[in-house]
Amino acid sequence: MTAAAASGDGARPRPARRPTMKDIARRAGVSESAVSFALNDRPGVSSDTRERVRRVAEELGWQANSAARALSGERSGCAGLVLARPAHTLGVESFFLQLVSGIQEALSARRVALLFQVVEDLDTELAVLRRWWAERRVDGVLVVDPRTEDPRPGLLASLGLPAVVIGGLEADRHHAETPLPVSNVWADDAGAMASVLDHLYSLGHRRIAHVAGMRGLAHTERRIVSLRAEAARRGLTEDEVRSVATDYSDAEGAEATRRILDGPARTRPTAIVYDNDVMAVAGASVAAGRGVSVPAELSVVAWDDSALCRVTHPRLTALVRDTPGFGRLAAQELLAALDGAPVRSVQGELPHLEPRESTGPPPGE
Amino acid sequence: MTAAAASGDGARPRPARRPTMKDIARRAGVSESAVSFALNDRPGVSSDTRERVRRVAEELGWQANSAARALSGERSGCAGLVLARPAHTLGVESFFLQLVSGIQEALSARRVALLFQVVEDLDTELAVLRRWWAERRVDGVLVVDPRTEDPRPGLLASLGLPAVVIGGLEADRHHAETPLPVSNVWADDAGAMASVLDHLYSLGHRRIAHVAGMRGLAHTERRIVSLRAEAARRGLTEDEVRSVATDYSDAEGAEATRRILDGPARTRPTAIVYDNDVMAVAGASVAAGRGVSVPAELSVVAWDDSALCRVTHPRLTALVRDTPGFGRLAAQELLAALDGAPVRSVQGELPHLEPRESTGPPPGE
DNA sequence: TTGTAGGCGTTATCAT
DNA sequence: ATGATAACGCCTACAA
Repeated sequence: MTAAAASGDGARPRPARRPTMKDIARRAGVSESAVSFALNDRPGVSSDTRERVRRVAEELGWQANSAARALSGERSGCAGLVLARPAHTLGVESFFLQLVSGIQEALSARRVALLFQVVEDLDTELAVLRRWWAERRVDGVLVVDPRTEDPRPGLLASLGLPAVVIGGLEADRHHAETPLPVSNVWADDAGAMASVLDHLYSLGHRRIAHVAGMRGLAHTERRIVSLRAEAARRGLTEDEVRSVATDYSDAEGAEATRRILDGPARTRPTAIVYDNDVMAVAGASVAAGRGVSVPAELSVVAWDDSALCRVTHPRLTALVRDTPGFGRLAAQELLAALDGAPVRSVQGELPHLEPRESTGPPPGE
Repeated sequence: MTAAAASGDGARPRPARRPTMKDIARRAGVSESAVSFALNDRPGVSSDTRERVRRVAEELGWQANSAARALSGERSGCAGLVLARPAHTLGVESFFLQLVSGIQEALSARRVALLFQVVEDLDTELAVLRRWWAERRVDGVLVVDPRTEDPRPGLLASLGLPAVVIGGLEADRHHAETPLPVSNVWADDAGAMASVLDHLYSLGHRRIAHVAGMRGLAHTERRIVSLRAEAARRGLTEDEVRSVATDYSDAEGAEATRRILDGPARTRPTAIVYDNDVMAVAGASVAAGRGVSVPAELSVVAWDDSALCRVTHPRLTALVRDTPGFGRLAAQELLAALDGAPVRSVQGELPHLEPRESTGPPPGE
């Protein structure tokens, strides 16, 4: 951060004055309340007046002052989203931005803005949520990266702040005695894992490793459990099919791969399932670096597709899901909650496996 | 989007009531204005009262209602950022999220929230900016992806909405007769391009291709111009060194690479500089697919480093910059502008080239 | 159908 | 040093 070349005259232009309802009322020759009624599509004003008021508002370029509107008991018109991730794991991840783009699509259709904050850890996130609530900054929030023991739903429920957890627990994990604290949209990780195992098993793979994400994240645990269940269903043992946890970074994905490939050849996995695209690419790269050919000697599957999976050689077989669609669904659920819909759990689209060149029969098959 | 398993009792818990200054005043036995003075560090209240008020506020967990504060002439406490990009180019890009994380670091230190919106195109972005202004939703905005003919600075200046353009024109492109409409933080693309060319030229490369980003973006044009200038300085002709524009996607990066490699071997470039990491990886992958060895037959440089460049084989030589730092700088500049600092242009850190295995001497050297 | 008055929670301007 | 009181712009009874 070096030189600072001054420029411009420093004299900030006088801000254009924003018109208020009073201006409209004066100009249209009616009272302020008539303006309010007209502009909010409420009964109690002649269609003639309504039309005139609307025209004047249009001419003046009037927009409701969000602060005034929020103050008088209305909504703030903002939804909140906090992303708690250490900076170094923010790296390459298409997932999040895609999710947000879907969220925005649904929110902006209803003119709801998104307040977005990146923080370092969960405690800070909780503090931000509390503050947003206390400041009345947001009408509701979207919660991402749910954990198995997650303090957020409880907090939000106790604050009475409408919320939707993205990727939380499946409905069937909840029983009557423990009602959902907040709404939830979820992906069928178990079903997805089954399709991955179907693919690998039918190719002939029997020893499969799963390079999972962060321990404690709900979907990580879910995938680990699902993998074990699917393996058991096919008569595979825990020696043959196992998961290792990482922090989702390329570095840990690579390291996990090294350790897996370092094992004795006889018991070494013939396929690896990675919990995100970055780790999958990193893993494939480690294999290439060691002369382990993909897919001849090792099959690779990425959970979540992205450009990444299609620009590598070979292109990676991936579990494709409609991430923007998932975000859209979550945002719609939040909007519904704001409109008073009951707390509920909604299922997103089932991901499907897109076979590419990185998976094939295991060696000797 | 399938089943919707209802759960929970639907009865939303009664929202906890947020304490107001009135509550504090009552409880501390003072007037509301005393509370306001005490809480805002203003003179006109005894240190004794101030202390008591503070304690009560703390006990009650009071936080200023942002709407009320904004309404009474204060700031809204929000900065805005609109990202205008077609959904399909949102893909894998570490740059943006990193930038945002830096921005947040600076903003949240001053308790300023970030209002974030993704839209499809520039016109929609202009509409959003106008609306935010009209609704008094934001105190200022950050502008990304500046263009050569950019309507945003002019609009913002005319609205009197403080703004900082991220990656706009260098100060020296501006002359006294055309003062900057809004503040600007910029990266020295010319200097960076010079270091890239130094590297490649000294390795012996004479035919160099530049797979650039989108036409019309300020930094794209700047890099194209810089490349030509740097080439000319070294006596290279426009036949030898040329740029092709893309939309930044892996698809167009790959396509551009194919066309480059399709040229006659004698005049084919021996090095390619890509304007982002995704295209660089895609390009390297195309080369690998054609049996063109990197770096023996083709050197590859990525503009912007990321995990991506380090997980490929070979790892990609990249132009590293402190993207979060750049975001931090921009946000600080915006905060300064909100405090009344004059419009100015600030330079960010000079990127540096990190040589890795994807660059080497050209064939026959 | 229309206008008037009061409130939302804060800040700021007056008196006291 | 303190306490009324009036803005800020919108919404909403209630009265005309």
